Amino acid sequence: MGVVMAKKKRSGGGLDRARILEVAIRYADAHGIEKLNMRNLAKELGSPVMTLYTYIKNKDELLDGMVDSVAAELVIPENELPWRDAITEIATSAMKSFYRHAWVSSLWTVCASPAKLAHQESILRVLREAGFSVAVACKGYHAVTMHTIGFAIQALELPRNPQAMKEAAGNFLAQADPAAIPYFFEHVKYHQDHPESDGEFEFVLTMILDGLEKYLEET
Amino acid sequence: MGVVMAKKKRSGGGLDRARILEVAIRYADAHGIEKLNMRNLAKELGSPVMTLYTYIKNKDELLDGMVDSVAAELVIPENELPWRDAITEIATSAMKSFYRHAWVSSLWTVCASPAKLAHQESILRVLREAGFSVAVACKGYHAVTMHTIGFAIQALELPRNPQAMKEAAGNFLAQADPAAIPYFFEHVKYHQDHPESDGEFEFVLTMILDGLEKYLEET
DNA sequence: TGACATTTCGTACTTAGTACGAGATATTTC
DNA sequence: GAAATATCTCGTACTAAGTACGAAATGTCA
Repeated sequence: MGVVMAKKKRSGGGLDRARILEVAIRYADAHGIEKLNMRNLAKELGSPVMTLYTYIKNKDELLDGMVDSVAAELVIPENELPWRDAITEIATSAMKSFYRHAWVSSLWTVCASPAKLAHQESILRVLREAGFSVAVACKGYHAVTMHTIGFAIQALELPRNPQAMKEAAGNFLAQADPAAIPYFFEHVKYHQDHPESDGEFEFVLTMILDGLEKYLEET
Repeated sequence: MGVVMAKKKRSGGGLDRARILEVAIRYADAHGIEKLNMRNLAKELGSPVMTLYTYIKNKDELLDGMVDSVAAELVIPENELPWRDAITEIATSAMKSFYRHAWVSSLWTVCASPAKLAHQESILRVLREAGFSVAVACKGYHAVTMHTIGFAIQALELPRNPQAMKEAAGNFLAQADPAAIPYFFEHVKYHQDHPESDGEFEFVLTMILDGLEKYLEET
């Protein structure tokens, strides 16, 4: 009881929980999470709406499942890796998944997910096995996760390719008043000229790692 | 035309945009943003639903307005303050507002708001006037804002007082398997014993400020 | 094979946003 | 100050989306 094997019930149609999640994720990737509703999802699956409820209790559980599927993709590095590399790998992999599935970041903290737990465990494991105290590992853990989802949430509102970034920046600049917001204006202009995201994620991550490292030496 | 003075139309009932926003914010603070809907808000204001639409175009604009009101509260420090203090003041004030109005963090990046723009401008101004290059100010700006909203988003899911934190941690520990997630288990136990948030926000902020400072010396 | 369980899915209810338009009230113009 | 014009008020009703319910179909097991 409790945890059950995933299995198809009818062999014909090919509706099962895994397929529903897969299609839901593809749909959310393509059209945005706000367009994902039970009716659209059912249409996508070629099934009547209420049939979905055989496999998922309700929409919240669907979202939990989607987040869990994405969380399951996240890299959990080997034990032997140096802690800085390991944390970088974990955080970067999470950031990339959040980027690929733009809708995840808004659900991440809110959804329950075993795979998410495993991901969180891996960060703490790396830090603790690197020799950090429980207290510092705690802070480091929060620093890394905060940064990762903060980055992802911010990326949500930004154009997702250099071309679109240039255009969006141009539109903003055309309508903004440089006298009122000189520095923000300059900032947007900078983004217009450097439309590829310029290692901002790694930049801050390095700060965090450097900051943490001090607590190792200190002992 | 364009921008219009805010003014009451009817002198009697006291319905106007400002009052609607004020009540909406109080309501969202008290009951959560997901309980805030046009019918509830109208009831709270003692007015029929559709009357609200005289003052706000639609619900999205209501949310924009709410975010803008909160953004208007944010501290924008004096010009003379040392840059580290200034950034700390800005970021801490934002974090506190996000905490007080828990619903803001989920809307922040999505909503358009002049006051938000002023807040963003203030961060860039401080950094640029401290002598950072456009490129470093850009990264520093993103670092600070990412951290602030990342922190706020994470705080969303956490219990909001030490007592509740202890309880939530206890519940988790009672049901979790320490063998499967030893480090996360230990982490939660740590939070159970240290239920007041322990300066995590400042901890990472300091890392960011330290990290930035290097780029000043380097010149 | 009959008893019990699970799956399928149409109907219909609920909640929430808001289009529409008629009447009420205010403002402007001559 | 009255007619013309604009704005405000708000009831009705439509739409979109989640899902409760229950009957019929299908499956499992003793």
